[in-house]
Amino acid sequence: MDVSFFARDAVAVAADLIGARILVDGVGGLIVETEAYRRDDEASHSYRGPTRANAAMFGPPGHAYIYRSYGLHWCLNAVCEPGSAVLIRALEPTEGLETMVARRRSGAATRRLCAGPGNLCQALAVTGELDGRSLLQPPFSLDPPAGAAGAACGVRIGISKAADRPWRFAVKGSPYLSKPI
DNA sequence: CTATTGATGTTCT
DNA sequence: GAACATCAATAGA
Repeated sequence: MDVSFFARDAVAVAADLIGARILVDGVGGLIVETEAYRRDDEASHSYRGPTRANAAMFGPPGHAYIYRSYGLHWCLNAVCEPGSAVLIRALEPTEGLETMVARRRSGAATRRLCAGPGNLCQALAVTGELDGRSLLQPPFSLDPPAGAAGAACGVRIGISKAADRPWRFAVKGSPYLSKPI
């Protein structure tokens, strides 16, 4: 996994990230759900140009863009071409299960540990402090998918503008999704 | 299972 | 003041 993987169109990266393994400080799992956001995309934070909070989206590819959602939750993205990124929405937990359970507030079942961007960041202890850091260096680690991943695509979730673009990717039938695809 | 609601930081109008 | 790439708790079918 190197920078050239990310320096492409966000939609292509989102599809190819399904099945990859992401760890933060040795805790994490396999990516089962992503969404792509592009520069010329009304639903994207980069649509209206750089601001203080979204600066990382215009930084180098392969770095993290982390933003606060609804004032309460953190969400993790992988930066692609300038102004575009892939939102990591759900993982299948594989490493550090006990650590994740301890970090999540209310006793969440394993299948819900990392189901949804806010939950995922809570389980992996991802916060704004990691915004702009490289995903290819500690505390992050990222490994390519092992074998054929079989990603299905669908419509993005939880947005009000440009909500009909089929830029959500997920492992069909996985029990670890924030919502079935 | 679905529907509704409250919590709350950053940006924009 | 309003919108928002969300979640958990609650009430009802």
